[in-house]
Amino acid sequence: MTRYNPREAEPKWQAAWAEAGVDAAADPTQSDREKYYVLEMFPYPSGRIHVGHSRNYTMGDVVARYKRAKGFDVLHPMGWDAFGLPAENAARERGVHPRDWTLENIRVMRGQLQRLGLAIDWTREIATCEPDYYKHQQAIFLKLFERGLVVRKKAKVNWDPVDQTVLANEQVVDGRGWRSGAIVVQRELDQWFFKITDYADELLEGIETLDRWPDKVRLMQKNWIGKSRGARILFPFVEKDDARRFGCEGIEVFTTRPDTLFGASFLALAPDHAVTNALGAEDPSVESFQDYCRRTGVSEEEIEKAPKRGLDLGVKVRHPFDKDWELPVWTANFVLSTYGTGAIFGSPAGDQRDLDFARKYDLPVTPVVLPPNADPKTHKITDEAYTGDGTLYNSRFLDGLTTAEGIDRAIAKLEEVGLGEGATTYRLRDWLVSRQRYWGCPIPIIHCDNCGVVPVQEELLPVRLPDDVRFDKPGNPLDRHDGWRHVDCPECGAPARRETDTLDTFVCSSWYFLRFTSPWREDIPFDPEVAKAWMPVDQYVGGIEHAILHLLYARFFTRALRDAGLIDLPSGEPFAGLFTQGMVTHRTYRSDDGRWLGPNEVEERDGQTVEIATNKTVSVGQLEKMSKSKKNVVDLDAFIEDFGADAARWFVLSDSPPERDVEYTAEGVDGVWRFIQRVWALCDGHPQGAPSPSADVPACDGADLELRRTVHRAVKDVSDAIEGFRFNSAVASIHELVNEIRRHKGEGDAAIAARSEALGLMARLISPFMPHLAESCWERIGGEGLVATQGWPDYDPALITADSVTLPVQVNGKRRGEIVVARGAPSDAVEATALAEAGVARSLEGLTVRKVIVVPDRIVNIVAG
RNA sequence: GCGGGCGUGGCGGAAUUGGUAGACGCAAGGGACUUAAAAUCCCUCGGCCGCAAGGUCAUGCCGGUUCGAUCCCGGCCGCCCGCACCA
Repeated sequence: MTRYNPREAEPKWQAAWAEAGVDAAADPTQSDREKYYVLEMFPYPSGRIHVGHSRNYTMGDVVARYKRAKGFDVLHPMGWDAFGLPAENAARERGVHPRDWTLENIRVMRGQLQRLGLAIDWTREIATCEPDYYKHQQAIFLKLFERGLVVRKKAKVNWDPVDQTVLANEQVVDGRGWRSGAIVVQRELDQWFFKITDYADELLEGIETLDRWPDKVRLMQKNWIGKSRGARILFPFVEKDDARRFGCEGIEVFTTRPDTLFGASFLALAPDHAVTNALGAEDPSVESFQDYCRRTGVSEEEIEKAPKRGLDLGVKVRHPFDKDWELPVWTANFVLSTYGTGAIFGSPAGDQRDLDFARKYDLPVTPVVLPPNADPKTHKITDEAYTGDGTLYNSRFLDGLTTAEGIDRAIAKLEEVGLGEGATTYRLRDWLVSRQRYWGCPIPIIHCDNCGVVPVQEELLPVRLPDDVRFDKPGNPLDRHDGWRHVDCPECGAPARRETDTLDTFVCSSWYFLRFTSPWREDIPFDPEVAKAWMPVDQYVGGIEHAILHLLYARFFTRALRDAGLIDLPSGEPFAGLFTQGMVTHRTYRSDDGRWLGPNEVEERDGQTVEIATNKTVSVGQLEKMSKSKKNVVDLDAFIEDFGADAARWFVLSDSPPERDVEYTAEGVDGVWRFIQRVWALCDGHPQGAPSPSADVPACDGADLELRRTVHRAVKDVSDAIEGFRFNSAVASIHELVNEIRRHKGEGDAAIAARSEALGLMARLISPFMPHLAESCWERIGGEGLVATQGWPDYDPALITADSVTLPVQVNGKRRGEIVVARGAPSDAVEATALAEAGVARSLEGLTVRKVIVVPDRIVNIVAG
């Protein structure tokens, strides 16, 4: 009897799989088998992989191996989301070039993933920072530019004046740059945008077709797009002069409730609305109000708590339905310039914010919507607005209409008088893709004083990132790299400048799944025929943190590429199935002086947790997602060294449902180790010369037949669990199977044959989860070839349905006994057996049976009183 | 504030169309083997009553529908997530 040694077995089987080429994907255009594309969100090469990261890849791998065994042509590739800020931070902090840092991380992480035994087709590996990837991205950019989907417009950015760089929102902490600590200012820059809003409706409608996505993610996308229907209304200026002053005829507002127009009491503009800005330039009090709003605009918490504030701008507009009705125009801190038209009309009775504002500044409140069953004479609005539906009143020609009718009627009237129209707005904004950074895909554009914005000719792609850059000064090194920046204009030949912005890394991840289908094509981003055959991704696996942006951008990209004729994908949907997995969490430890401590820096002593180095007690903190910053990570290599890849794979799938977090515990790992050894011991103890696990089992009965039933039942349960992404249930079923096999004794031929079959099926059921152990078991019990090349086992339906069933018998809903009857036995016979059962008869003493419910093959319930 | 989700033993969780609540794992306790330990194996393991057979309560709380509710409906409490002054 030997112990199972993963350190020997795992490299051996990984070499055997490589030798047999089992992980290479077939060419789907040359195959008549069904395809299955399974993909995990590709990682950012941040350094090393820990056990937490491995959960996502293991889930994808289980699916890949299962589908492969089921006879699908499986595509299961891996790559690297290799551009991004951490590489530049490393460059600044440690003087290492972003490319070297990134490539080294990739090398390390690739090795880690390979040691995990993932069934990945490594010949398709891509890294987005390589010119042979971003070259195609630049070509795609130009294609979208040609089609008018790329535009340049001004946008506000967070500017760090010390680092001279643009900051992402999460890099602004309490109004200050996260690195420099300088106060961040808002700056307007010319920026590149993708016109994702052109696809707002299609992206919204497409959500309905994504029936294999979590409802939660679909809802989040829906809210993000935020479509709302209503009307755009022009309130003309009272003073003719104002039209000239502000360069427009009046104030345009967006509303979802044009039916409440007769309740209007004021207009409110965003503090940075064009008209507010114009007034701010001449009126110091307006300017100081704008300053106030800008200041509170920095911290979210303050915005939350900020009371409604406004300022009367002294401008007057006319009501669209009554030219003698004048309304004051205010500016208010709760109006967003980025939504709708940046202006609202306040109808205080029907909107809480408007009401708060009106009460504060003593503006009129006219109720116009009468709630159902309310009396118009007594209905009053005090501190609470009525936002529901009802009947319109105090509203002239709208009186008596319902809310819905009123909206239609008001819009019709607005159109009639030429002061408005039905309109739809979206919360979704265009996708800002400019980043004032070095380590990203260069935007293939040249700025010429004569010709303006000129695209780089396609044959000159890629526009390569220069390697000779320095990070010793703040700002974007590309801006200072004159040799790279200065080029001749492709159109007129005059001296011109390259665009120094690089693309948001979300662009890279918006089409990588297409590149995987034919990564060797140098001339085009991907082969349209091959991409058509593989797409869409059948199962995408990743974190919930990408529920909105990444998935929405990718959905936009596939539509844009489809419309540009690059891919034949009528639905435009890249991911047919999506699964969002939970994290691996681990306890956190902190020393007295606030240092985070790793799990191997502390130990338990007499019920206390102490730091090994100092012998001081440490405080045991919350469960947190494994992360480097909290030091609660368990490195994958160290884990594999101790317990093997299979243990890591099995652990992260055990116990918790895949969509929920799972807690890493040393005890749990010990349990996995014991289980692996038990499985191995079962196989190792199997007699040499026993029948092959694939041989037919002779007729058997008793315990042997029971074993066969159990095993075939397990085949069904595990298959169903994998199909349903319930890996924790699959793990439980395999545990039960192993327990049953262990209980089975008997040395006769039938017993040994039944055990051969059981162990063989066990190995195959285990193989998607613990592929190395499965191969070792399979080899030991005399299986032919590799488990990796076996088909998925079928169960014998006759074996999973027993001839007799055990039925619980309830009396008045309480279980009082159980009976064994033939499967499908007639109800009256079942009833008679149930009534005769001793325990049942006892509890029926003194009662009259009123009714007997027999649910065939499930339960009997006797109603008695 | 709006939207969504979740509450089951000491713990993670099963129970997939309303039909035996607590599968499986972890922890804990007891025992076997051993000079001892480790490893391994066996047994117990929701609460209460009971020597036991068995009874009884129990899936956050209150109520409803049903022969029967962890599951469906209404109300409440708690926790988590997303968006956040969206006109």
